[in-house]
Amino acid sequence: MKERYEFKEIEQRWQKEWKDAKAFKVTEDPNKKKYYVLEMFPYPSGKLHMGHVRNYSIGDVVARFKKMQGFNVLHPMGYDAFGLPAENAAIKNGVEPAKWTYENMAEMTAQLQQMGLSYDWDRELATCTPEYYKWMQWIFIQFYKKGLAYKKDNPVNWCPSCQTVLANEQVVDGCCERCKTPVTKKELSQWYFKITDYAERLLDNLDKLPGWPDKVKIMQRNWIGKSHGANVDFQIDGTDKVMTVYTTRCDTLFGCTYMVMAPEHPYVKELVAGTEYEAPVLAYIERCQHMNEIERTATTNEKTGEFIGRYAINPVNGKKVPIYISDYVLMGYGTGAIMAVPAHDQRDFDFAKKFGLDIIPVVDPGDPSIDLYNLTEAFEAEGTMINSEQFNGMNNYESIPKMIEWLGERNLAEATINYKLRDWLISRQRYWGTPIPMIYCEDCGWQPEKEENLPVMLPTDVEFTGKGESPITTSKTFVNTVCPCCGKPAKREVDTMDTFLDSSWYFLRYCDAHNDKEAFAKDKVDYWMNVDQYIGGVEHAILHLMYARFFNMALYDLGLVDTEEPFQNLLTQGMVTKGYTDDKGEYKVAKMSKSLGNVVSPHEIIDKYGADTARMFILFAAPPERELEWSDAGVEGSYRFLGRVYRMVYNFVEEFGNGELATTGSSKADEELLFTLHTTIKRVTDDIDKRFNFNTAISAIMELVNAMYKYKDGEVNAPLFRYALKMLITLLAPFVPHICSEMWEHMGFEGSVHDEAWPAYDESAMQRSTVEIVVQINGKVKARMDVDPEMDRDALGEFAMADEQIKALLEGKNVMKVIAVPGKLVNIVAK
RNA sequence: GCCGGAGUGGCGGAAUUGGCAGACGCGCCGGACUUAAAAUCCGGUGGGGGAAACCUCGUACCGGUUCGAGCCCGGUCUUCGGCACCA
Repeated sequence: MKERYEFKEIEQRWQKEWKDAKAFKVTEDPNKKKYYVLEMFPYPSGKLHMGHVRNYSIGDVVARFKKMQGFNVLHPMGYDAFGLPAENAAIKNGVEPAKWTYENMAEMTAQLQQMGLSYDWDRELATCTPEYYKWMQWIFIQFYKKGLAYKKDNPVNWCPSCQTVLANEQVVDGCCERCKTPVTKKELSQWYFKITDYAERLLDNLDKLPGWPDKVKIMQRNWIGKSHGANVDFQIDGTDKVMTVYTTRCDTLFGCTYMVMAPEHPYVKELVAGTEYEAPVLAYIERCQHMNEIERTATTNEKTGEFIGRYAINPVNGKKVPIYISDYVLMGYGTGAIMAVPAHDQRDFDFAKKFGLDIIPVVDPGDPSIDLYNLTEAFEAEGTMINSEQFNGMNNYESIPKMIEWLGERNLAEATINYKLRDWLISRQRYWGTPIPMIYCEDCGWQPEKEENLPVMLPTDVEFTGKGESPITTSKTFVNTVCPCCGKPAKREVDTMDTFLDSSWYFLRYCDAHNDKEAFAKDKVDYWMNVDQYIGGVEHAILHLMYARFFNMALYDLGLVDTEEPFQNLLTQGMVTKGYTDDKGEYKVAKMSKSLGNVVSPHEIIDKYGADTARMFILFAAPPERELEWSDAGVEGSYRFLGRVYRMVYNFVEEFGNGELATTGSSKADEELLFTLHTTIKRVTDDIDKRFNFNTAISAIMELVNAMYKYKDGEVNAPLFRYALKMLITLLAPFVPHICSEMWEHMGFEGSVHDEAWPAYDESAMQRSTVEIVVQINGKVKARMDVDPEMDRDALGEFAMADEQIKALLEGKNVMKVIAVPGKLVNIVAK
């Protein structure tokens, strides 16, 4: 160890040592308690950004800490390597997607290794390798056989720029999640996963995940969107057709004054055929199809629609009400048709006002300021039933089950549950993804490829035009094959899988990353799963985290895994932001991004200060869930702190050399040092283990360092101070592993600090003979005194009252009450 | 519109169960070392008043509960995030 803190030399040396020794390689060990810590694997864009650094720094502290606590820690890393950017690079620069991806992965691996992360690199995986996607295809086939995968013609979300379909989850604000182009609808035959079969379990199990942030659970609950209601049948007048509507508000049935069908509703064309309404209705439908998602769903839009010339009969009172079509009714939810109650639903109210339809109130709010027969807006809350015959006078909410019962007895309705969650559209018209292992035969229909023929390899003889169909269509070798069923010529599916499938089970593959006989050995997965701590950005709260839960549940049902839920505890880290000046010269803070020019690259920080400093700063600047504002001055501070620790070790060894340790002391200063040391151990342990508050753990260590500097000014008990240094290095090791290895070695300690047991704190060293309490008068601090920590309530009160200073302050006042809290304070209430 | 966070010094943030508000770090001020600077070490640092002991105000705003509120309750404002015509 040199006099100066040469971080580059130190970091390179220890990184090489860890790599060569495979220091973090693990195998299943039934005698040891396992701990699986996982950070969301990156897309190999080529460069690490600060969000990655934050994510992996957090994970690395947890992994190293748990290892020191004696757990058998699985901490793997890999790449979510399929995806659009590789393909775009091919279109733009003519680089092969595979080449582009593998080069990026190599670059990122080098950058990850510069951070000193404790990964078991032997388990590294990339989803774009045939070794991985073979098993992806195998899982697809298992799902297919179980009836969880099906092909269907449907209007789908289409991104005109990416030239591919998107899952509902990938449409954000009506635009493509990736390129922000407004999404349009297109009728296509596509593969789906039946995630809706799991809606109820995905919802229920959220209650069994106390280690997940409420925010994420709420977002998933909203996304699943369970609602209780009823399907109610309305006879269409003059036909044998029944129009079934879904409603959560059966209480308002008597207020129904018209009906609305979605423009895509299959009855519509039939009902208008040959009538005077046909032309305008078809024109309206046409217009809707050409609208993109934004135009269609904009709430500010005025309501539009067309009367279809038909009437439905309200089952509760036999009244005839007109049927309209309007785009505010969605085909994909409920039955694609609604009963409209303008008095008690704002959307219906707006529509009724525009089209001059009746508004009949059936729920009385009991508020004289509301003129029921001249409503200015819909009344949607609780009230008393009116205009509803035998239900009049009831509370409207209480009448709902009664109404459903009444209708049920007459076979007109049944209680129904609906979910907003839709089936997962997984086909993509792209090249760089896992080929869907399905074959179409004229005679046998869709058949899965034989398992022994997997993987269905991605062809390399393709052209990248960036237009229309999957580029795989251009392959001369891929499409034509034989039917696995009858052996006749057949054609392969040319679409690939959504890359979210790849990332829905990678955590299982890590348990047995190079198995070429099966996706993963069950005993290995049973040993490691589930993930004890998962860490990643909150942007995956719905997409990835719900898909992965669905996959794990389906695999559980297939008997392939033993746990239903894949992630026991989840930590969603906040964004890394930085200040910048916008066009108008205003100072703002936002997520680091190239377009705003507020990016700091990890590489430049590691180059200037080292990985330990980068890790320390990023963990110290904010608690992990919160947004972290980058500060160059703050980095400087972390660097200074490490220098301070380094010098303390270096100077101590210069002066006292290496030698024996003492865990007890004799002087008052010794005791004080031991007190600080042990309270620090406790604070740091709790902060990492129970709270994930690395920022306060680090500040506690900083306080210890300050206390040690103070101690060094007096008489130094060298064996005791040496012990304190040993503990200090141990506490710091999960945060800043390189410098700690270096200091550990310099002090002549055995082995590696990273194999040390995490220190235990000694309660007795944390006991003090006296404790300072404060004495308040009327809640204001007036005095401090040292007392025996054991002193009870009454004695404490008397002791405080006996104090001369307090007596003087109470002169001429009436003591009303004395509240004493042992070990903390006394509050005297006086007038 | 609905759902969920957050609001504390000049700044990032502490305060773990209702009990000393501002830990720790940054910045700033002063001192030591130095020919000088950097680096380092030591001290100070919420506002107002005071020579000082000390007094007083202070956790977005208004009100409440309590001996005691940054923390609990009611209301308001600001701000960030998610969802959004889901019947």
